[in-house]
Amino acid sequence: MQRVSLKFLAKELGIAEGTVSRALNDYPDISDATRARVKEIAKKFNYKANQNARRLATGVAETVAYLMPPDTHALSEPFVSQLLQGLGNSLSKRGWDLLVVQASSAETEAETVEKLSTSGKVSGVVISRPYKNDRRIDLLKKYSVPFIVHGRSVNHADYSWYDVDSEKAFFDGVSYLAELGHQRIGFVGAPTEYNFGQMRLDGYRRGLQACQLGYDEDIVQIAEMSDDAAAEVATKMLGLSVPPTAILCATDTQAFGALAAVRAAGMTPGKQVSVLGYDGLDFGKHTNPPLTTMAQPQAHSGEVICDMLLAIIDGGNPVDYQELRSATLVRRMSVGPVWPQTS
Amino acid sequence: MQRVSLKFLAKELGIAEGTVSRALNDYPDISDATRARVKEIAKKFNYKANQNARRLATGVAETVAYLMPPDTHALSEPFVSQLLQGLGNSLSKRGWDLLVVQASSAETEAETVEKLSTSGKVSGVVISRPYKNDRRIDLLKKYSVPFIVHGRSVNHADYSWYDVDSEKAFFDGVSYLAELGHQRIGFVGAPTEYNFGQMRLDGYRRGLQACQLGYDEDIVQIAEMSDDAAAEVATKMLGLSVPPTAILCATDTQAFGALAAVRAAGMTPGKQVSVLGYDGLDFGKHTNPPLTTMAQPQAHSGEVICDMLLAIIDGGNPVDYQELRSATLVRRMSVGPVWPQTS
DNA sequence: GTTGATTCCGAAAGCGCTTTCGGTCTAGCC
DNA sequence: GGCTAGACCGAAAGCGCTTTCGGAATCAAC
Repeated sequence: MQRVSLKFLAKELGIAEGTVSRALNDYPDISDATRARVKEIAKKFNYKANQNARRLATGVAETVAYLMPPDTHALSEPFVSQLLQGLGNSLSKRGWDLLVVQASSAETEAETVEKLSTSGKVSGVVISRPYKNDRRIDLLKKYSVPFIVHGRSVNHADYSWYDVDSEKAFFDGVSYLAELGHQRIGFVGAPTEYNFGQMRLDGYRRGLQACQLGYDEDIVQIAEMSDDAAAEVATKMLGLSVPPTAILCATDTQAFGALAAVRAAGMTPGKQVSVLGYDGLDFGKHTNPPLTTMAQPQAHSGEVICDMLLAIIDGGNPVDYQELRSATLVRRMSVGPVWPQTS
Repeated sequence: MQRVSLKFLAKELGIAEGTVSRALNDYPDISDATRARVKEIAKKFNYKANQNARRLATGVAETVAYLMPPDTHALSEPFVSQLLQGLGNSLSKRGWDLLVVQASSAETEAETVEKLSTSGKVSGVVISRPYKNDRRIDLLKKYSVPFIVHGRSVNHADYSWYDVDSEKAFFDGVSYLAELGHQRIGFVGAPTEYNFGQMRLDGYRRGLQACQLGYDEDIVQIAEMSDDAAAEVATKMLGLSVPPTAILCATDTQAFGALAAVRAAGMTPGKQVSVLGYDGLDFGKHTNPPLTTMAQPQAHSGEVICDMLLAIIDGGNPVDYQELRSATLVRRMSVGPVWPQTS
C-alpha cells in the first residue's frame, strides 16, 4: 500500500507541496477553488498527515500525558478509568492524544517526569494523588511544562489543581456521626505521605475538636489503601476494651474492609458500629450493608481537568485554574445512631 | 532554558552531530573514548532526544495504542485499569509509549482506527471486547498494523488474540449448578453483538443440553452490562410463576444486580436462589452475600498481551500468538444447593 | 498604459534526529 | 618505506511536514 504523503498529493495535483499543506490547514492565502480541489483528493486518497513530522515541524506535541499513580491496588482504581475516560474524551474533541505514563517505581518517577518534560512529546501533563511535597511538581515547574494536579500538595498556591475538599468532608463526617450520638469515633486513614491522607486526618481531628471529642490515638490507624489492610486495623480497634462506636475511613475501599471487620466481629455495620466511607464509589450500594459514604463529584472531573489544562497550554495563568469541589453525603445503611450500651 | 539538542551537544564537544547520535545509540564504529565523552556530557546537560524527530527519522513510532471500549459503564471498568497498568508496565521497560485512544461513538470508531493506522503514530494497537464481526479488526488488517485483540471475534483464525474461554466457563457453570440440584437455571446475558456475549450464551445453552435441561427463553434475558439493567431483568425472572432457582450472569457487575434483585424479592442469594457471576472481580467478596464467580486469570494479562504484540511487531506471525486461558471457580456464598420447595 | 495594490502559489529552508557513504588517519605487515 | 586494512569520524541526505518569503499574475485606478 502506497504511503500517501504530502508529496504524493502534490504530484497528483500538479501543485507544490507547501500549497497542499496550506490548503489543508485552511490558510487564507489559498483560493477556494484549489482548497476544494486539494481537500477532495486528500479525502479520496484518505490522506492523514504524519503526526511525527507535523509535530516536529510545528513544535507542538498535541499530546497530554497522564501519570499513573504507581501503586494502585486493584480495588482503588475505578477513579483512574473515570479520569482517563474524561481526559480522552475532551482531548479527542480537539484531536489531541492521551499518553498514559507509568513510572516503574518511586525512584524512577523523577526520571520519568524529566524525560517527559524534555523529550518534547507532550504539551501538558496531569498527575494524581500528590505527596505532601511532590518531586514531580517541582520538576514540572522547573521545566515549565503546563500541568495540573488532581489533588493538592501542601504548597499549592502557585500551580493549577483540581481537588475535592476532603478536609471539610471529614470535618463534616465527624460532625454527622457526632450528631448521631457517637462519641468515640475511630479513623482508618491513608498513608500521610500522600497529602490527601494528611488532609483527611486533619479534617477528622478538627472535627473532633469542634464536637468537643477527645483524640485517642488508639483508634486512629493508618493503613494502606486496600480493603485487607483496612480490615486488619479495624479489627484491632474493635478489639479494644473500649472500642469505637463508629469508624470513619479515608477511602471507600478501606471502608469495605472495615465493614468486613465489623461483621467478622459478629456485629452489624450500621447498628453496633457505624462505618462511613469516602469516595462515593457506585459499588458501595452492593456491600453488606450498603455503604454510607461521602461522594466526590467525579462525574466529569476528567473533562474539567482537561479543559483547565488546555486553557493553561493556551497561555492561561496556572494560578487562575484552581478548583475546589465539595463532597456530598450519600446515605445508605452503614451508619446509624449510636447503639445502646449492652454490657 | 536552552533546549539541549544534538546540535548543541555536538558544538559543545567539537564533533559532528551524526557522531554524537551514533555514540549515543551505541554504534560500533565509535571509539570507546569518544562514546564515553559523549555520554558523559549528554548526562551532564540532561539530554533527551526529541521523540518526534527520532520517530520521523527512524520511521518507527515506538508507541502502542489501546482502544478504549466506547461504552464503559462505571462498574465494569476495573479491567481497563488492570490492562492499562500491565500494558504500560511492559511497554515502559522497552521505553515505548502507551497511547489511549477513544472513539467518541460507534460511527467514528472506524474513522479513529483509520487515522491511527495511517498517521504513523503507532507501531501496534490492542483492542478489547470485539463485536462478532468487528470493523476495527478489518481495518487493522487492511492497513497491516500489528494488533492484538483482547477477546475474539467470530472469525479469529487469522489474527492474534488473548482470550479466556468463557464458553467453557459457562458450560461448566451450568454443570456446577446442576450438580447442586438446580434444574431451572436462569441466564442474564450481555448484548450478543459482543462476541463474548454470544459465546457465554452458547456455553450456557450447551451446558443445559449436556445436563439434559430444557431451554426456556423466559429465563434467559439479555441486559446491558450494568447492575441496574441486570437487576431489572432478574426481577422479571423472579416474578415468573415458576422462577429459576439459580441465575447465571454474564458478568460480575450484572451479578451484583441480580443479587440485589433476589434480596429485593425477599429472598437470600445462595439460599432460595443462587447467583453465579463471571469475571472474578475482587470486589465480589464484599457483596451481600459474597459473590461466587468464575474468575478470569487477569493477573498479568496486560503484560502478556503486550509481549505478544511486541513479538508481532518484531516480525512474528500473528497466527502464532493466540492464547486461550481458562477461568476458575471462586466459591463464595451466593451459590448453594437447590432450596427445598416451600409451597 | 503605467503604477500600485492584491491574490495566489512555488520554492526553499528548517524542525531534530538517523544513517549511509566516503575519507582520513593510524596501525600493521612485508 | 610503501601498502593495505581497519578504525574512526565528518558530511550530507533525508524523514514528512510547516511556514516564510518573494515572485507572477490579476486587477483596479489614475
